[in-house]
Amino acid sequence: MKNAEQIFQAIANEVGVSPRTVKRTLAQPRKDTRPTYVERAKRIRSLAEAHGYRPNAAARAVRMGRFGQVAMLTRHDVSFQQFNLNKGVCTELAAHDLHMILAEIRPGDLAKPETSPRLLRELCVDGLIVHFAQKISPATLEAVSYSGVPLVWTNLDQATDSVCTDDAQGVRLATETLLEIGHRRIGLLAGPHAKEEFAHYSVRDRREGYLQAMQQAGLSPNIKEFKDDSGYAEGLSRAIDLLDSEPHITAWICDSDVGGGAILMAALAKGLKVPRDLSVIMFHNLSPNGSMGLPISAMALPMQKVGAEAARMLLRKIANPQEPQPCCKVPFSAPPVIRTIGPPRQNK
Amino acid sequence: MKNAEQIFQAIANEVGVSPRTVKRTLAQPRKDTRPTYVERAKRIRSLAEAHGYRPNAAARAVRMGRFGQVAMLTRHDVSFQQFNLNKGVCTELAAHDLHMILAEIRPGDLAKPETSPRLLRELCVDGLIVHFAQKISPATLEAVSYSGVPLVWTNLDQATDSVCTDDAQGVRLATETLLEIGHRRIGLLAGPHAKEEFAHYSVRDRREGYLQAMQQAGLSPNIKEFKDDSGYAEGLSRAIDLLDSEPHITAWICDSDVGGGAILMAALAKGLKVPRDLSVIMFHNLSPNGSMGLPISAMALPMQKVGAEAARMLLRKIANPQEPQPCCKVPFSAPPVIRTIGPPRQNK
DNA sequence: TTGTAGGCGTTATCAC
DNA sequence: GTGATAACGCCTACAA
Repeated sequence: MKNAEQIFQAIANEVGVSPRTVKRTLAQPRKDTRPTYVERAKRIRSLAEAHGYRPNAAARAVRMGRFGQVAMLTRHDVSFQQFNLNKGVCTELAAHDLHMILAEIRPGDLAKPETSPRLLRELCVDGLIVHFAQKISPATLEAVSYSGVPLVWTNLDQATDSVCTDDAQGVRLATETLLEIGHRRIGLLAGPHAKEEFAHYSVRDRREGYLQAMQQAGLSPNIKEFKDDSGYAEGLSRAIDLLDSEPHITAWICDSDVGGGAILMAALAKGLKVPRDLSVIMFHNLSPNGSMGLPISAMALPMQKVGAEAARMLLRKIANPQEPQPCCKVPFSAPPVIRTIGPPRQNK
Repeated sequence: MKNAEQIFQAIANEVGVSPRTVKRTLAQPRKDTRPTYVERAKRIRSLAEAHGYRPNAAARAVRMGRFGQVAMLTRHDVSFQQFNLNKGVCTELAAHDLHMILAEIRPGDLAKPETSPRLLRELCVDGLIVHFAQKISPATLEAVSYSGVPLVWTNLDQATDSVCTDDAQGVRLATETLLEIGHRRIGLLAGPHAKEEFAHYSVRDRREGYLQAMQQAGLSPNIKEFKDDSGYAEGLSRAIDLLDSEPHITAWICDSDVGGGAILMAALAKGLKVPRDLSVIMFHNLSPNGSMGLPISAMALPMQKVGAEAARMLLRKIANPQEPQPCCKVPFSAPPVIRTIGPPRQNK
């Protein structure tokens, strides 16, 4: 492998200019439009390619103090919703010619310098997007801030420097969609109401948004809790009990795909046709198309949009590190009618 | 922000040594164990931290000719299976203190330098993992090789420098699992048999592995094709027809989750209990637990292992760029019995 | 053990 | 527009 100086020298000899001119020609976008200059630039470029010259991004980073890359830090056990988040961040950064480093870590590893990721200990990124999908512990906060670069949180309901989904709007939209097609008795299958301090904001926001929407429509709310960690068989039997105990409900809004799946299977087991006899809509991490080819009407978490917004916010913070950015809440899109939601039965 | 030299000078003044000694102390892991040295090193380290000193990875990259990072290049429309691939690559690289850049691109964008990712045009990574999950066109090959760094392919059945799943082994394992619990009439719901040149190796390998396993057991094979792109309703009705036309089959091995889902729902619609009346096992991109809380017996694609193996292979190639690495085929694990597979009905 | 000098590939700056 | 030079932070080699 020839080094850069040798390559420049060789090209300079062939073209008949100094090595510095060769370098400058390669670095600068063509401004001069005179034919002789353009012709020479073309020749230099093709020669450089022939010699296998590639600009060294690290050298530029040293000189400029900018690395041209950003890291996204996530928990190792984070769910598939991150897939679309990655996509959003990656695409938005690529539009600005920035690279995305993806780092998955165990939160406990942040404490010790030996196990914390190198990108927190060394200067190598221009900014950081942190996706922990949980309340942040003080130790985590300190470890992550240690890097000293601009930082944006995702999936966290903070006043500043964070991007998250607008779950209150999402559940209002779901409720309104059901109201519009004629439902009046709409139930919410809520996520577990954990202790306030540990609960994820989305569980709380979805409850509140539902209550608001129902109150605004002058209807009485009906909230049932569903724990989604007790296995299929138990979940299914509890869902069947639920449908039995609340026969007047014509539509269920489900906080998770697990609860939604249980309701769907329970309906199937009870001989109810979906959506003819019962409408079901669920907040879902994956795609609006569900999985295994099953059709579902889902409030798809707009994670790709969250990622794109986080990247944009980070770019603003890099340009202006001191200024706090107001929290960005990304709205949900309306769910597809037809699949598992439809008008209520008239005779109910 | 103070620059590095100023920080070293400041620390040197406080401790009473030269700036170079400060730098060396920070760079070298402690070898000297004499109390005075250890004490001083400690002091220097804490002072460095107080001054906000961070090693600059780019400067080291320039000096050493190594960037300490590797890129993973994927199609923008690649499926969720990539999620676990990322995890494998990321974790394995982190064990060697390397970072992973994730880049999603449209294959068409590779042709033009304006739209091709910067990491192919500039020197900024030590190696490349390319996950296209398709036959590679010559243009793509050329664009990707342009970067000139060591390269490993994933999900591609090449003789060298690639890591993929061992689908023949996977389908043999699935078949043997079913044979062991008593099945004799085992069907394969195969992926569409596209033209040889465009077919993904996995479709072909799964057919062949199934044929081998059945032949070895002295049983006659039964292969049906299933197109998974025609929507739920049509897929379901075709699956019902299939079950009607092949009532003697006690277990279906499905090439995809879509076909598997259709069979499961068809069984439900026909009043068959799974796995009591019919066993169903599917090759699945996601997790072995399926989604929406539904229990399925899946041949889970070992993508995390593929990622880890690809990272390891790339490390070998970086250490030894010229030497071709033999293709690594990652085996599948045995599927969970109970969920949607079990012994056949005795009276069948 | 400690200090000095030089070079890596960039880009910015200044003289011409 | 062209050419030389300095500086970025790091590491290695060598001298003291």
